[in-house]
Amino acid sequence: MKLTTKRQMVYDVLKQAKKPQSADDIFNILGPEKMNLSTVYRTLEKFHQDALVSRNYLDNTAYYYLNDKDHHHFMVCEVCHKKYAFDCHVTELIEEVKEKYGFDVQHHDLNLYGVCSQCQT
Amino acid sequence: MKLTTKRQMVYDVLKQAKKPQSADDIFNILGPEKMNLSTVYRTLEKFHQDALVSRNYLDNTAYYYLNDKDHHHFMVCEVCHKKYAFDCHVTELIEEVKEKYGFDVQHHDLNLYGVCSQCQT
DNA sequence: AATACTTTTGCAAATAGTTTGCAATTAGGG
DNA sequence: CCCTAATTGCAAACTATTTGCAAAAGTATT
Repeated sequence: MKLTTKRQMVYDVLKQAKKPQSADDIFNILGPEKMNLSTVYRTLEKFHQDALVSRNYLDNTAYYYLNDKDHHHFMVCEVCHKKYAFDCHVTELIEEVKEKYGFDVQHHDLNLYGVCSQCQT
Repeated sequence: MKLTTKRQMVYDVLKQAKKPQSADDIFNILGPEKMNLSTVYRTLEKFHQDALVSRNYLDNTAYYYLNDKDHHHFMVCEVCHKKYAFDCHVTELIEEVKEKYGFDVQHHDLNLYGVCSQCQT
């Protein structure tokens, strides 16, 4: 994979992000003068193919995050619609699937929906 | 919530389904004479609001499944692109999140991506 | 550092899943 | 059985994403 300026820019945004970002998020952070939305999409697709990032769908929209050991997923409150990020701990599940089905898990995505502590009466 | 014929039909499809179904899947099973695509979408939205179903996004498409104790998620093979369903076992994770963050999990969605046993060389 | 070749990018237009406005129909309480 | 609010069908809108094509940028090779 060629290391281009654009790809570096997308990568940097993901590196600095504290939570998964959509293509549009990334595009807006970089601005239309420096970045093109199609390029963001194509870059993210390439990163995903090369297992650099994972993809997580939420409400018709794909969110991307670097495929680090420590990454996070969303908890979505269905009352206030706020999104909270939480640390991923599905290692056991992944091990289990690997053993049980012989499926070699490379990425995963997970969302939790419910009611956040603030919204509980 | 009113119990209408259409809603019953959508529910039945989900009840019989062995894996999560997209709006289009459901529409195609029922056929255009008996069902309308918008109605499927609206019905699924309503079911989701009433916590009857859970929603799971995969490749720009929402898949729905009844919110049963025993339901399944997808394992997606990135080589042959086949989708396999597997039984959900994230109860521990959900308990953990509840304790740690006080977040009351009502639904969740999960996809695993990797290489299925057949595609491993 | 110029050439040749491949990959990437920008732009505009297409696509696909989903949503919406509105008029007609239906469910279910009174 | 009637009335009113909720639901449905249809067509059109909307939004995230993808694609074709020509121009630009990378990379390797003289």
